[in-house]
Amino acid sequence: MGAVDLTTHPGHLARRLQQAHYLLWNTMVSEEITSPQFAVLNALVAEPGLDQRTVGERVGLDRSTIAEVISRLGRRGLLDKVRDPQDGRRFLLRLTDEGLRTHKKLTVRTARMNQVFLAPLATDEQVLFFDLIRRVADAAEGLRNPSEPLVAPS
Amino acid sequence: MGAVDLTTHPGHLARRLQQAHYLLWNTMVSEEITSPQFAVLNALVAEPGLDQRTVGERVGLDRSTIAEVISRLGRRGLLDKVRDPQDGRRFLLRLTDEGLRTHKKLTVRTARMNQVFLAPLATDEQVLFFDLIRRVADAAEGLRNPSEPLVAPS
DNA sequence: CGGTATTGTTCAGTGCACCGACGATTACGA
DNA sequence: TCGTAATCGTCGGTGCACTGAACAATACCG
Repeated sequence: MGAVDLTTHPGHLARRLQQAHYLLWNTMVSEEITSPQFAVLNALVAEPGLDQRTVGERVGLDRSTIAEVISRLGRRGLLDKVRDPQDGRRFLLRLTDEGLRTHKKLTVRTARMNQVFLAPLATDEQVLFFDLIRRVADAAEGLRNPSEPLVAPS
Repeated sequence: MGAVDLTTHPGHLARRLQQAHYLLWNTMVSEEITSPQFAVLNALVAEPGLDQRTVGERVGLDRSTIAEVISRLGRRGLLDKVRDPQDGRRFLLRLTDEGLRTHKKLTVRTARMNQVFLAPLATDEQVLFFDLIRRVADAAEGLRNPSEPLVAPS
Protein backbone atom coordinates (compact mmCIF):
# COMPACT_ATOMS: atom_id res chain seq x y z
CA MET A 1 0.00 0.00 0.00
CA GLY A 2 2.93 2.27 -0.62
CA ALA A 3 1.16 4.02 -3.47
CA VAL A 4 1.22 7.78 -3.51
CA ASP A 5 -1.36 10.35 -4.57
CA LEU A 6 0.06 11.90 -7.73
CA THR A 7 -2.34 14.83 -7.64
CA THR A 8 -0.18 16.28 -4.88
CA HIS A 9 2.97 15.98 -7.00
CA PRO A 10 3.80 19.22 -8.79
CA GLY A 11 5.76 17.46 -11.52
CA HIS A 12 2.81 15.31 -12.44
CA LEU A 13 0.49 18.29 -12.45
CA ALA A 14 2.92 20.25 -14.61
CA ARG A 15 2.98 17.48 -17.16
CA ARG A 16 -0.80 17.23 -17.26
CA LEU A 17 -1.10 20.97 -17.59
CA GLN A 18 1.26 21.03 -20.54
CA GLN A 19 -0.53 18.16 -22.24
CA ALA A 20 -3.83 19.94 -21.84
CA HIS A 21 -2.29 23.04 -23.33
CA TYR A 22 -0.81 21.09 -26.22
CA LEU A 23 -4.22 19.71 -27.16
CA LEU A 24 -5.93 23.06 -26.99
CA TRP A 25 -3.16 24.69 -29.01
CA ASN A 26 -3.52 22.08 -31.70
CA THR A 27 -7.23 22.65 -32.07
CA MET A 28 -7.43 26.40 -31.52
CA VAL A 29 -4.16 27.88 -32.78
CA SER A 30 -2.29 25.79 -35.33
CA GLU A 31 -1.54 22.22 -36.31
CA GLU A 32 1.65 23.23 -38.10
CA ILE A 33 3.32 25.74 -35.84
CA THR A 34 3.85 24.57 -32.27
CA SER A 35 3.94 26.63 -29.14
CA PRO A 36 7.75 26.55 -28.82
CA GLN A 37 8.04 27.55 -32.48
CA PHE A 38 5.75 30.49 -31.82
CA ALA A 39 7.93 31.48 -28.86
CA VAL A 40 10.95 31.61 -31.19
CA LEU A 41 9.07 33.72 -33.74
CA ASN A 42 8.01 36.03 -30.94
CA ALA A 43 11.56 36.43 -29.65
CA LEU A 44 12.72 37.41 -33.14
CA VAL A 45 9.92 39.92 -33.53
CA ALA A 46 11.07 41.54 -30.29
CA GLU A 47 14.77 41.40 -31.16
CA PRO A 48 15.59 40.73 -34.81
CA GLY A 49 19.10 39.55 -35.56
CA LEU A 50 19.62 37.47 -32.45
CA ASP A 51 21.88 34.44 -32.63
CA GLN A 52 20.67 30.92 -31.93
CA ARG A 53 22.01 30.59 -28.43
CA THR A 54 20.46 33.84 -27.28
CA VAL A 55 17.09 32.94 -28.74
CA GLY A 56 17.29 29.71 -26.83
CA GLU A 57 18.01 31.64 -23.67
CA ARG A 58 15.04 33.94 -24.25
CA VAL A 59 12.53 31.15 -24.73
CA GLY A 60 14.12 28.61 -22.39
CA LEU A 61 15.46 25.96 -24.74
CA ASP A 62 18.91 24.39 -24.80
CA ARG A 63 21.20 24.59 -27.83
CA SER A 64 20.25 21.21 -29.28
CA THR A 65 16.53 21.81 -29.11
CA ILE A 66 16.71 25.36 -30.38
CA ALA A 67 18.74 24.14 -33.36
CA GLU A 68 15.99 21.75 -34.36
CA VAL A 69 13.19 24.24 -33.89
CA ILE A 70 15.05 26.83 -35.95
CA SER A 71 15.80 24.35 -38.69
CA ARG A 72 12.10 23.53 -38.94
CA LEU A 73 11.15 27.20 -39.09
CA GLY A 74 13.80 27.72 -41.75
CA ARG A 75 12.46 24.83 -43.80
CA ARG A 76 9.03 26.46 -43.71
CA GLY A 77 10.54 29.71 -44.93
CA LEU A 78 9.59 31.68 -41.84
CA LEU A 79 13.12 32.67 -40.92
CA ASP A 80 16.52 33.44 -42.42
CA LYS A 81 19.87 32.40 -41.04
CA VAL A 82 23.10 34.19 -41.99
CA ARG A 83 26.59 33.91 -40.64
CA ASP A 84 27.65 36.88 -38.54
CA PRO A 85 30.42 38.65 -40.50
CA GLN A 86 31.73 39.96 -37.19
CA ASP A 87 31.85 36.57 -35.51
CA GLY A 88 32.00 33.48 -37.68
CA ARG A 89 30.78 31.23 -34.90
CA ARG A 90 27.24 32.47 -34.81
CA PHE A 91 24.27 32.66 -37.11
CA LEU A 92 22.09 35.76 -37.11
CA LEU A 93 18.38 35.04 -37.28
CA ARG A 94 15.71 37.19 -38.83
CA LEU A 95 12.08 36.58 -39.71
CA THR A 96 10.95 36.61 -43.32
CA ASP A 97 7.81 38.52 -44.35
CA GLU A 98 5.99 35.21 -44.23
CA GLY A 99 7.34 34.69 -40.72
CA LEU A 100 6.06 38.09 -39.63
CA ARG A 101 2.64 37.39 -41.10
CA THR A 102 2.49 34.02 -39.37
CA HIS A 103 3.45 35.54 -36.04
CA LYS A 104 0.75 38.17 -36.36
CA LYS A 105 -1.91 35.64 -37.24
CA LEU A 106 -0.98 33.29 -34.41
CA THR A 107 -0.82 36.11 -31.88
CA VAL A 108 -4.55 36.68 -32.29
CA ARG A 109 -5.43 33.03 -32.06
CA THR A 110 -3.14 32.50 -29.08
CA ALA A 111 -4.89 35.25 -27.15
CA ARG A 112 -8.22 33.56 -27.79
CA MET A 113 -6.83 30.23 -26.71
CA ASN A 114 -5.43 31.63 -23.49
CA GLN A 115 -8.85 32.97 -22.60
CA VAL A 116 -10.43 29.57 -23.05
CA PHE A 117 -7.61 27.85 -21.21
CA LEU A 118 -7.88 30.16 -18.20
CA ALA A 119 -11.67 30.38 -18.24
CA PRO A 120 -12.04 28.09 -15.21
CA LEU A 121 -10.27 30.71 -13.07
CA ALA A 122 -11.58 34.05 -11.88
CA THR A 123 -9.54 37.09 -12.88
CA ASP A 124 -7.75 37.43 -9.57
CA GLU A 125 -7.05 33.71 -9.57
CA GLN A 126 -5.41 34.00 -12.98
CA VAL A 127 -3.00 36.55 -11.57
CA LEU A 128 -2.18 34.17 -8.73
CA PHE A 129 -1.78 31.30 -11.17
CA PHE A 130 0.90 33.17 -13.11
CA ASP A 131 2.62 34.39 -9.99
CA LEU A 132 2.82 31.00 -8.27
CA ILE A 133 4.04 29.11 -11.32
CA ARG A 134 6.57 31.77 -12.20
CA ARG A 135 8.00 31.78 -8.70
CA VAL A 136 8.40 28.00 -8.59
CA ALA A 137 9.91 27.82 -12.08
CA ASP A 138 12.31 30.70 -11.45
CA ALA A 139 13.49 29.25 -8.17
CA ALA A 140 14.12 25.83 -9.69
CA GLU A 141 16.03 27.35 -12.59
CA GLY A 142 18.14 29.26 -10.10
CA LEU A 143 19.09 26.00 -8.43
CA ARG A 144 20.69 24.80 -11.60
CA ASN A 145 22.68 27.88 -12.54
CA PRO A 146 26.32 28.40 -11.68
CA SER A 147 24.40 30.55 -9.19
CA GLU A 148 25.46 33.92 -7.94
CA PRO A 149 27.98 32.96 -5.33
CA LEU A 150 27.34 34.30 -1.86
CA VAL A 151 30.97 35.36 -1.58
CA ALA A 152 33.25 36.69 -4.26
CA PRO A 153 34.49 34.02 -6.70
CA SER A 154 37.92 32.81 -5.69
CA MET B 1 6.53 45.80 -32.17
CA GLY B 2 3.98 43.00 -32.30
CA ALA B 3 5.89 40.97 -29.77
CA VAL B 4 4.02 39.48 -26.86
CA ASP B 5 4.99 38.90 -23.22
CA LEU B 6 5.31 35.16 -22.88
CA THR B 7 5.29 35.28 -19.10
CA THR B 8 1.54 35.87 -19.34
CA HIS B 9 1.05 32.79 -21.51
CA PRO B 10 0.06 29.75 -19.47
CA GLY B 11 1.41 27.33 -22.04
CA HIS B 12 4.86 28.85 -21.92
CA LEU B 13 4.81 28.85 -18.12
CA ALA B 14 3.69 25.23 -18.08
CA ARG B 15 6.60 24.25 -20.28
CA ARG B 16 9.11 26.09 -18.14
CA LEU B 17 7.64 24.57 -15.01
CA GLN B 18 8.00 21.10 -16.39
CA GLN B 19 11.55 21.70 -17.54
CA ALA B 20 12.48 22.97 -14.10
CA HIS B 21 10.94 19.88 -12.59
CA TYR B 22 12.77 17.63 -15.01
CA LEU B 23 16.13 19.08 -13.97
CA LEU B 24 15.41 18.78 -10.28
CA TRP B 25 14.17 15.23 -10.68
CA ASN B 26 17.34 14.26 -12.49
CA THR B 27 19.56 15.58 -9.75
CA MET B 28 17.51 14.68 -6.68
CA VAL B 29 15.56 11.54 -7.54
CA SER B 30 17.01 9.43 -10.33
CA GLU B 31 18.90 9.63 -13.58
CA GLU B 32 17.56 6.29 -14.75
CA ILE B 33 13.90 6.29 -13.82
CA THR B 34 11.95 9.28 -15.09
CA SER B 35 8.93 10.89 -13.54
CA PRO B 36 6.44 9.30 -15.98
CA GLN B 37 8.05 5.93 -15.33
CA PHE B 38 7.60 6.45 -11.61
CA ALA B 39 3.97 7.32 -12.21
CA VAL B 40 3.48 3.97 -13.93
CA LEU B 41 5.19 2.07 -11.12
CA ASN B 42 2.97 3.92 -8.66
CA ALA B 43 -0.20 3.05 -10.56
CA LEU B 44 0.78 -0.63 -10.48
CA VAL B 45 1.52 -0.52 -6.76
CA ALA B 46 -1.99 0.82 -6.22
CA GLU B 47 -3.64 -1.60 -8.62
CA PRO B 48 -1.56 -4.63 -9.62
CA GLY B 49 -2.66 -6.49 -12.74
CA LEU B 50 -3.92 -3.53 -14.71
CA ASP B 51 -3.70 -3.62 -18.49
CA GLN B 52 -1.69 -1.12 -20.49
CA ARG B 53 -4.53 1.09 -21.60
CA THR B 54 -5.89 1.49 -18.09
CA VAL B 55 -2.48 2.35 -16.69
CA GLY B 56 -2.20 5.01 -19.36
CA GLU B 57 -5.55 6.37 -18.33
CA ARG B 58 -4.51 6.49 -14.68
CA VAL B 59 -1.31 8.43 -15.31
CA GLY B 60 -2.48 10.46 -18.28
CA LEU B 61 -0.55 8.97 -21.18
CA ASP B 62 -1.87 7.87 -24.55
CA ARG B 63 -1.55 4.32 -25.85
CA SER B 64 1.63 4.90 -27.86
CA THR B 65 3.51 6.62 -25.09
CA ILE B 66 2.47 4.18 -22.41
CA ALA B 67 3.64 1.31 -24.61
CA GLU B 68 7.15 2.78 -24.80
CA VAL B 69 7.35 3.57 -21.11
CA ILE B 70 6.23 0.06 -20.20
CA SER B 71 8.67 -1.52 -22.61
CA ARG B 72 11.50 0.41 -20.95
CA LEU B 73 10.39 -0.64 -17.49
CA GLY B 74 10.16 -4.23 -18.72
CA ARG B 75 13.67 -4.09 -20.15
CA ARG B 76 14.90 -2.95 -16.75
CA GLY B 77 13.15 -5.88 -15.12
CA LEU B 78 10.87 -3.74 -12.98
CA LEU B 79 7.65 -5.13 -14.40
CA ASP B 80 6.14 -8.28 -15.89
CA LYS B 81 3.74 -8.45 -18.78
CA VAL B 82 1.49 -11.45 -19.37
CA ARG B 83 -1.35 -12.01 -21.77
CA ASP B 84 -4.72 -12.03 -20.11
CA PRO B 85 -6.05 -15.62 -20.41
CA GLN B 86 -9.58 -14.19 -20.21
CA ASP B 87 -9.03 -11.64 -22.97
CA GLY B 88 -6.26 -12.26 -25.46
CA ARG B 89 -6.12 -8.62 -26.50
CA ARG B 90 -4.66 -7.26 -23.32
CA PHE B 91 -1.51 -7.64 -21.33
CA LEU B 92 -1.70 -7.74 -17.56
CA LEU B 93 1.04 -5.77 -15.82
CA ARG B 94 2.56 -6.50 -12.44
CA LEU B 95 5.66 -5.17 -10.70
CA THR B 96 8.57 -7.46 -9.95
CA ASP B 97 10.21 -7.44 -6.50
CA GLU B 98 12.85 -5.19 -7.99
CA GLY B 99 10.11 -2.90 -9.24
CA LEU B 100 8.55 -2.73 -5.80
CA ARG B 101 11.90 -1.92 -4.21
CA THR B 102 12.56 0.79 -6.78
CA HIS B 103 9.17 2.35 -6.21
CA LYS B 104 9.75 2.41 -2.46
CA LYS B 105 13.17 4.01 -2.81
CA LEU B 106 11.98 6.66 -5.24
CA THR B 107 8.93 7.49 -3.14
CA VAL B 108 11.18 8.77 -0.39
CA ARG B 109 13.36 10.80 -2.73
CA THR B 110 10.37 12.20 -4.57
CA ALA B 111 8.90 13.51 -1.34
CA ARG B 112 12.18 15.31 -0.60
CA MET B 113 12.29 16.75 -4.10
CA ASN B 114 8.73 18.02 -3.88
CA GLN B 115 9.63 19.91 -0.72
CA VAL B 116 12.55 21.62 -2.41
CA PHE B 117 10.52 22.33 -5.53
CA LEU B 118 7.70 23.95 -3.57
CA ALA B 119 9.93 25.70 -1.07
CA PRO B 120 9.40 29.14 -2.68
CA LEU B 121 5.72 28.96 -1.73
CA ALA B 122 4.17 29.26 1.71
CA THR B 123 2.04 26.34 2.85
CA ASP B 124 -1.28 27.96 1.97
CA GLU B 125 0.13 29.02 -1.38
CA GLN B 126 1.08 25.42 -2.13
CA VAL B 127 -2.53 24.40 -1.62
CA LEU B 128 -3.62 27.12 -4.02
CA PHE B 129 -0.95 26.09 -6.52
CA PHE B 130 -2.32 22.53 -6.66
CA ASP B 131 -5.90 23.68 -6.81
CA LEU B 132 -5.43 26.21 -9.62
CA ILE B 133 -3.38 23.92 -11.82
CA ARG B 134 -5.68 21.00 -11.30
CA ARG B 135 -8.74 23.04 -12.20
CA VAL B 136 -7.19 24.35 -15.41
CA ALA B 137 -5.89 20.94 -16.46
CA ASP B 138 -9.17 19.17 -15.66
CA ALA B 139 -11.20 21.72 -17.58
CA ALA B 140 -8.97 21.50 -20.65
CA GLU B 141 -9.10 17.71 -20.60
CA GLY B 142 -12.86 17.92 -20.42
CA LEU B 143 -12.91 20.01 -23.59
CA ARG B 144 -11.34 17.15 -25.52
CA ASN B 145 -13.48 14.30 -24.29
CA PRO B 146 -16.52 12.98 -26.15
CA SER B 147 -17.95 14.95 -23.22
CA GLU B 148 -21.05 13.99 -21.31
CA PRO B 149 -23.75 15.04 -23.72
CA LEU B 150 -26.28 17.55 -22.39
CA VAL B 151 -29.08 15.46 -23.83
CA ALA B 152 -29.38 11.74 -24.18
CA PRO B 153 -27.25 10.32 -27.00
CA SER B 154 -29.36 9.79 -30.09
C1' DC C 1 -23.67 -18.74 -36.75
C1' DG C 2 -21.49 -15.31 -39.35
C1' DG C 3 -20.29 -10.61 -40.32
C1' DT C 4 -19.44 -6.09 -38.49
C1' DA C 5 -18.04 -3.13 -34.86
C1' DT C 6 -15.26 -2.30 -30.86
C1' DT C 7 -11.19 -2.72 -28.15
C1' DG C 8 -6.03 -3.48 -26.93
C1' DT C 9 -1.60 -3.22 -28.84
C1' DT C 10 1.82 -2.05 -32.14
C1' DC C 11 4.13 0.71 -35.76
C1' DA C 12 5.59 4.82 -38.51
C1' DG C 13 6.07 9.60 -38.48
C1' DT C 14 6.72 14.24 -36.30
C1' DG C 15 8.26 17.17 -32.71
C1' DC C 16 10.09 18.71 -28.02
C1' DA C 17 13.83 18.24 -24.49
C1' DC C 18 17.97 16.85 -22.32
C1' DC C 19 23.14 15.40 -22.19
C1' DG C 20 27.87 14.67 -23.74
C1' DA C 21 31.17 15.01 -27.34
C1' DC C 22 33.08 17.18 -31.33
C1' DG C 23 34.80 20.76 -34.74
C1' DA C 24 35.26 25.47 -35.93
C1' DT C 25 36.02 30.09 -34.54
C1' DT C 26 37.23 33.73 -31.60
C1' DA C 27 39.28 35.74 -27.22
C1' DC C 28 42.76 36.02 -23.87
C1' DG C 29 47.06 35.66 -21.57
C1' DA C 30 51.97 34.40 -21.09
C1' DT D 1 52.52 35.88 -31.28
C1' DC D 2 51.32 31.62 -30.18
C1' DG D 3 48.89 28.41 -27.62
C1' DT D 4 45.14 27.56 -24.41
C1' DA D 5 40.55 28.54 -23.09
C1' DA D 6 35.88 29.86 -23.94
C1' DT D 7 31.97 30.09 -27.16
C1' DC D 8 28.65 28.71 -31.02
C1' DG D 9 26.82 25.34 -33.55
C1' DT D 10 26.20 20.30 -34.86
C1' DC D 11 25.66 15.36 -34.06
C1' DG D 12 24.34 11.04 -31.74
C1' DG D 13 21.77 9.00 -28.21
C1' DT D 14 17.76 8.62 -24.96
C1' DG D 15 13.15 9.56 -23.63
C1' DC D 16 8.35 11.74 -23.59
C1' DA D 17 4.10 12.87 -26.32
C1' DC D 18 0.69 12.95 -29.99
C1' DT D 19 -1.65 11.33 -34.48
C1' DG D 20 -3.16 8.06 -37.77
C1' DA D 21 -2.98 3.49 -39.60
C1' DA D 22 -2.66 -1.42 -39.20
C1' DC D 23 -3.53 -5.91 -36.84
C1' DA D 24 -5.43 -9.27 -33.76
C1' DA D 25 -8.84 -10.69 -30.53
C1' DT D 26 -13.29 -10.19 -28.68
C1' DA D 27 -18.19 -8.60 -28.52
C1' DC D 28 -22.47 -7.78 -30.46
C1' DC D 29 -26.27 -8.19 -33.60
C1' DG D 30 -29.07 -9.87 -37.35
